[in-house]
Amino acid sequence: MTPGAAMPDRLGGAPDGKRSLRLWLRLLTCSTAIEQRISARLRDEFGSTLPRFDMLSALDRAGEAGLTMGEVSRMLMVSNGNVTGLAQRLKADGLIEHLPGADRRVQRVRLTAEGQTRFTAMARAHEHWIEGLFAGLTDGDAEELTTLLDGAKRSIHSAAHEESNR
Amino acid sequence: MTPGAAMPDRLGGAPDGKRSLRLWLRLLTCSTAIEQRISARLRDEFGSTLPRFDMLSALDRAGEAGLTMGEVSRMLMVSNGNVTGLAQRLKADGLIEHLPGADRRVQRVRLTAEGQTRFTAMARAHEHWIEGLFAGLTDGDAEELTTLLDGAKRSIHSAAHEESNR
DNA sequence: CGAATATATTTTAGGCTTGAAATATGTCGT
DNA sequence: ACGACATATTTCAAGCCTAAAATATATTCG
Repeated sequence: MTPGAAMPDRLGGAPDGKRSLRLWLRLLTCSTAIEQRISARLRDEFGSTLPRFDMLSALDRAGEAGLTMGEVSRMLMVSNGNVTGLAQRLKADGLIEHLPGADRRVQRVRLTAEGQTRFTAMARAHEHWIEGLFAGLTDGDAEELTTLLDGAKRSIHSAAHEESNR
Repeated sequence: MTPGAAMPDRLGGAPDGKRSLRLWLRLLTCSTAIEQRISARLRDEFGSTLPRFDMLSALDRAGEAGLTMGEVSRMLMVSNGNVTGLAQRLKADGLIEHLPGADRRVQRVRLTAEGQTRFTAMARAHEHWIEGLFAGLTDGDAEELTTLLDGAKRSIHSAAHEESNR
């Protein structure tokens, strides 16, 4: 089955270094390109940024009850300190507000009415932009790409987990 | 052929908004996760960063003659100002040096001997890390993912180009 | 109760990144 | 030569991001 049996393929059909590097380069190129496009649009059309949009998006999904700083930090995969600064800027813009809570260690935040309105407009535009960027793909390719990326995600996480147990 | 013919699929089989959004989310999740892993390793094991590594990598490929600031900026897809700062830090570390040139507007830089040594060590480790992160994928899946990402890249660029001609 | 520990967040210092303005140099046409 | 334009880079202000230390509050256990 395996061609070139002279070379031991220790990982049983897993991609080798060069192949992996090429894959990583493609992945990075795509996501950087998309980020730069979306970021420019958000700035030009809404005077906002991707991190702000991401935080508003998390709060939008959370609804009335909002989220704690820690929850936002975990959802956005960024540091706690980062969320602190982001929240301060969004609050200064009047897009989010603090909620009182029993445990005085936790800061719970949610969208204001204006934040909700503004996010909804941005989200609609955002969806169209992304759709446009992938318009050159067939529906089947997009679906397959999503599935393969899911596999990649699992591979990354299991490698990460394995390492922390070393 | 197309099921659910009641809904007009205006883009002829292109992914719709939700599907595209899901794809984008997966793409971003994967590349963020990888970046964070690699970044942590580069910091812990080499006291370096991803942007520094990227710049060294570009200079490594360029060889003796080095690259101008503008060339680095284009290769790394970052702003000119960014490269200026990066170069200053790498020079302070003794990893790169300036080359004299005829046109006094251009700054040409290349790796020092130390920069070359250091980069080679980092690149070797980097390749292993990436290989490890994708080890959970079969070789075939990795290959297919790479191909599909190539298609995605083309789609993104053509959307970008189309927009600038609007 | 009170001390040790755990949890949630903010602060801090430093690096990365951008777009726009400023600077410096080269080139081209007259 | 010289003015106008083009090219290459740096500077600047502001935002994003991180890890580590500091702060504040809650919980647990002796």
